[in-house]
Amino acid sequence: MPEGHTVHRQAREHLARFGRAPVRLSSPQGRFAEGAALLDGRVLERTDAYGKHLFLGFEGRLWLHVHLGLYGVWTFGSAPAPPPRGALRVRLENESSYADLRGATACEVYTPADRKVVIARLGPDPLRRGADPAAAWSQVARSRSPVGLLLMDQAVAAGVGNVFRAEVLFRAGIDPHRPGLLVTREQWDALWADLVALMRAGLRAGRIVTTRPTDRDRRSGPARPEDAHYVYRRTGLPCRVCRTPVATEVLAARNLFWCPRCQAT
DNA sequence: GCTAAATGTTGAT
DNA sequence: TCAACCTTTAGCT
Repeated sequence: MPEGHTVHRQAREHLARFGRAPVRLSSPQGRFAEGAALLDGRVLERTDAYGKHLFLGFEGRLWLHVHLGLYGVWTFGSAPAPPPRGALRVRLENESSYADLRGATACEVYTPADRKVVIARLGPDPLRRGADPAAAWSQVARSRSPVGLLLMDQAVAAGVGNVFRAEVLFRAGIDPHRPGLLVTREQWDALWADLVALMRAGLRAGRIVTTRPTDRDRRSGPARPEDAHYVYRRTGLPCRVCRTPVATEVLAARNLFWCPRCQAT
């Protein structure tokens, strides 16, 4: 259940637990048996996240590419690892740690060329240093698609998911239905800066909190889970700013949430 | 205890 | 446009 910040976090955790030493790989489920055998025993040299894609770089210029999709989950723990249960796609192990992967959309061995192909079709990732918002803007500015749709397009901005989409548009006061070409450069620059700030905070905290303390129903301090968002999954509840009921609709098979009053333009 | 829905993407129809 | 992936959680009983 990841957006980009989760995957970046997992890249760091893999490096911390397994980096610079040989790793044992296995695929108890069997679906990744060949790949696990190919990588088993190699040194994990580096880890990397690009948008929602995780890359583990092993010696011999081989990469493990993982995309969690909707259900995928990594479970990290201290050795000894428990006996494998159920559909355990891959397990990484060393003397001190284990990491179990289940339910991923993609889990495969990549060459450097394979990796390049995936990265080439992604837009800038707000969590990566040097990410260029102008590259995203050039696509937004010439598209008639709703900006709410463009933000979910990984070719426009890599790592943004449904929560960040909804929350960043609320904070910018932009109607998700507004065509990309009607979004101003100023609006986009502000939205991008906010994306960077929110996703960095999410990376640090390990969860997405977008509400400002003053807007949290007159409460202060750390956001309780139900106070962490302005509009995401708050259908019908009063907007935290103007009390208008939060609206929802299905757009491109994903739930979209927005405040019709705060996001009227 | 059970059911439905979910922070996503791919590939078939 | 839709099924698949096949886990986790929230909400109900």
